[in-house]
Amino acid sequence: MSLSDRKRRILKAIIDEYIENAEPVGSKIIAARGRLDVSPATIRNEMSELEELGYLEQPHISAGRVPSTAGYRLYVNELMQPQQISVSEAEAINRALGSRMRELEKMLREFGRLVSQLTNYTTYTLTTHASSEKVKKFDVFLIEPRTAIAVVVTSSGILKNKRIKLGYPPSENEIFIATRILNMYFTEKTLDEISLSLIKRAASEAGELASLIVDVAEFAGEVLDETREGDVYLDGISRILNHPEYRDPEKAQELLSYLTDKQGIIRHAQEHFSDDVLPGQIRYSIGTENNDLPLKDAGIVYGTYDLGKNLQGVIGIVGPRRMDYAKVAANLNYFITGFNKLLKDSFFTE
Amino acid sequence: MSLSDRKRRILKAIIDEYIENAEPVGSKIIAARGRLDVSPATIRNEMSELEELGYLEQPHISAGRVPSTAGYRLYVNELMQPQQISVSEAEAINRALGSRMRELEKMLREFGRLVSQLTNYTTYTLTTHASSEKVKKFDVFLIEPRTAIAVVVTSSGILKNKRIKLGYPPSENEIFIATRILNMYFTEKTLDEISLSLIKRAASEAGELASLIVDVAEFAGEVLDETREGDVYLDGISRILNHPEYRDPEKAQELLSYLTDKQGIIRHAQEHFSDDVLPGQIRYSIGTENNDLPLKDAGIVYGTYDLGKNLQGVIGIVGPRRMDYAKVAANLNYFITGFNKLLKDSFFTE
DNA sequence: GATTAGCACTCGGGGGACGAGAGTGCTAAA
DNA sequence: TTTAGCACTCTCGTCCCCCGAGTGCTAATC
Repeated sequence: MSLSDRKRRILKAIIDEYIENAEPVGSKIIAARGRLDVSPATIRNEMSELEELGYLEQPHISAGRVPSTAGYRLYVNELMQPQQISVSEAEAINRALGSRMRELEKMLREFGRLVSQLTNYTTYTLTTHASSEKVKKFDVFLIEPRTAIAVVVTSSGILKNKRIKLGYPPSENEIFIATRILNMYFTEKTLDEISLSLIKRAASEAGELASLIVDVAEFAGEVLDETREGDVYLDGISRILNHPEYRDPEKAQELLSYLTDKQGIIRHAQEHFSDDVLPGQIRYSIGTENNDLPLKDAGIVYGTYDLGKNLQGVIGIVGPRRMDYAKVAANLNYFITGFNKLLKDSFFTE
Repeated sequence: MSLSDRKRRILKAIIDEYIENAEPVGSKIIAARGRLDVSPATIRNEMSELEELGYLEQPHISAGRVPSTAGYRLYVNELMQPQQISVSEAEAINRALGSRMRELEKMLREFGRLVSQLTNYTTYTLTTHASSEKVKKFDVFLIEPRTAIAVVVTSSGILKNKRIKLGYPPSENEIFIATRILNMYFTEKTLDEISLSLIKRAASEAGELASLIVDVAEFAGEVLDETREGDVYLDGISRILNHPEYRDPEKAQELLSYLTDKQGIIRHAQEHFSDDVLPGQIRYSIGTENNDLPLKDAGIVYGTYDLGKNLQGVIGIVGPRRMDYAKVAANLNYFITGFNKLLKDSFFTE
């Protein structure tokens, strides 16, 4: 059964009001500001029905009403009016998108900070992936007689390096051969395919540099493993304490430690992802829709960006359940659209 | 003028008691638990003198006393009994030190987390530097026809890389030459010495790959600049909210945003560093001894580690002014000693 | 002279009591 | 169907009061 137009307008007015003031909303206020030309009594009746339908909640009997998770859900799906971002916000985002950063990690950090500033909420950015990530290329070179640098490039373009200590000073040619062995044995392999026996076989071809092969191959494994997990960057953590719903240190602490432990964010992303999320689309995950307890009074607005075929990332904005979804969505949408275009245009070749 | 032995014992008892219970300490408690065999009245007299001397403070007239910054200072310098870390703590630290991590960043993160867990306070780790940091070596190689990776190694052993887009697919030989040009022009130069005109001169030698030279040289500048600033990793942020002195969200928020903005930590390290800090030595910075306002009710225990001649780092533990200095110092000391040894033994060659 | 017992005094905090205010639900009238 | 009116409920802030912890001072004691 769908709601009457008047109920919808009342619900929207209540949520708008509550988002702004964080205080239970009474019938009088809606009558005065709701532009509905009905009396508070009528609104009261409607409100009581909206409560029965599960869209509103009453903290206690003599207080106003507060939106429920279902109420917010309806709000973000159908009621709220999409907001335009302001010129200055657009400029800030464009400036960030236009700057010459090219490495993914830096971009993500920078953008997380920017979005957090613009919206005044906490943000996270996360790179996730398909587990089919492989090593695309190895490179090894000497920086000191007994110290080599190994560089690993993954199929989705991630770059990691590691210093490797050597037992003796090898010649340039030996390094060249070792690099070739690495590339022969371990490129185009997933984490599961890099077995111990494969490492042993490769090492046996490398003569004196066997230990180098082992070290680098294990390092490659680590890199793939880390990539599988994904990196998480947080920004604006302290803003959590701005919201009245997190004045209670216990609650704030709970959310904070949930967010700072990257496992939680990764899990959340996975749970809300398995299905049909299109890159560039904005999504909401509100209150009890989140499975993890620390998020049950929080709201998350998130969207994805796409890094070629293997790597997908999430940018999320975390606030109280009563967050300004319209404003946040506008910012995130503008940003993600630009970001995805940027990635497509200039970051990846394929 | 130095304090009588009895005053010192009383002061120590008060601080021990306050550190444990976070409540103003009265004369009766000290008489009962202080093992001094004097009556509360005597203790009252001594306490009132200790207050006149500036070691104690009275929140209000009818409450007990609380240590002042000067009180804590005396405590850490002379009164507290150095603590031994427990066997299990030592084991945890040894295990972390023994693991095969070799890249600095990972070690720092891992150790920050460990120390935060062991002490239940917030930790930060910071790499700082002398501004004489230079590029020691460049390396460039292709991963795709039009994409090169540039690797920069600094004199203190930091390793960074960047993907560089090229206008056309160069030959191996061109890349080799470009690498040589980079190494000729820009190694052993400090940030200030890498001037625009130098970049131009180098680029003019590189023919078609001029843009590569410019990109990499600028990247080297960025790396040196970042190294000058230092990296900061935080752990256990949410633990701030455990301490009763940060129950007030305003105060917690103030400290939190101070810590999450790395500038604050960097400034603090610089201010408390200019002088004579020996690597491996534990230091304290208590309450109003900190210049920055958000730290005025906090305590910091920190120590340094040494990475060759150019790079020095700080590991710090942040808590309320009433923190368990003895315990924290024991942990940090054990860890830093081991860490410095590890760095000397195996991380750097020189 | 140092220590201590005794005592009056101070002050913060906890625990009602109370009233104001906001909001509701219901009833009856329009 | 809407609305005015009204009784009712509940929270919150305030005031008040008392209790208890702790102090400082004085006078007695070691």
